[in-house]
Amino acid sequence: MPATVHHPRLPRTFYQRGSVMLARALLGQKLVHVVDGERLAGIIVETEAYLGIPDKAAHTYRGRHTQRNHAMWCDGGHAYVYFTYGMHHCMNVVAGHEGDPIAVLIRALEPVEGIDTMRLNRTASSGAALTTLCSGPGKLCQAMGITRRHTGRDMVNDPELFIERMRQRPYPASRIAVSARIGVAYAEEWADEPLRFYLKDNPHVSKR
DNA sequence: AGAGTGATCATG
DNA sequence: ATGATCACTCTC
Repeated sequence: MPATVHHPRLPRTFYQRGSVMLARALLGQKLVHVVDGERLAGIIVETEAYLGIPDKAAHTYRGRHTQRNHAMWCDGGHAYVYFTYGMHHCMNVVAGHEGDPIAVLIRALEPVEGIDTMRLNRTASSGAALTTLCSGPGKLCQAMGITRRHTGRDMVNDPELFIERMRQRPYPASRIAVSARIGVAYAEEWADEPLRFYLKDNPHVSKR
């Protein structure tokens, strides 16, 4: 019985760039969470870039540095996971370098490994269909078992939470759709910036 | 379209 | 200490 061949983990340098470039480059890569020895994994199909200190939609707007958002100030490749609306977790991948609080929100996955477990993790009936199992930032965290306890993990060497390289080059721009970010209407002129990226025609993105 | 849910944050 | 807010989801 040959061991399953896994793809290589993304190195530090992959993450150490601007959040718009990282948001595009993460599309098509595989997010993995190992739970009790089982791999739960999905292909990233939707992301949003958060631009840090000048960005009115970002948790680090005006240089805010709090207990909650501390991970955003760490080096690229760390996870920033926060809890919101009293119910949901959202996961970000920190971009850039230590001291520059920018990040990419993971908004949707195409489930590929551990799908039965992911279904058990999801409470709502909407999680039954494959295309709505991970089609939103809160849904994918619930399905993958990602919570606040993962915030600050360094995905370059964490044994449980990491991202594997599935493509050497980012998708060409012709394959990526761009829109305003979701749920940031409060952010005034930043609400309409084209900072959401998703794979065209992919059925697993949010806002079906 | 509205409810649910509680950590988080800025005020005072 | 307190009150408003929230990078959401589900069901109506």
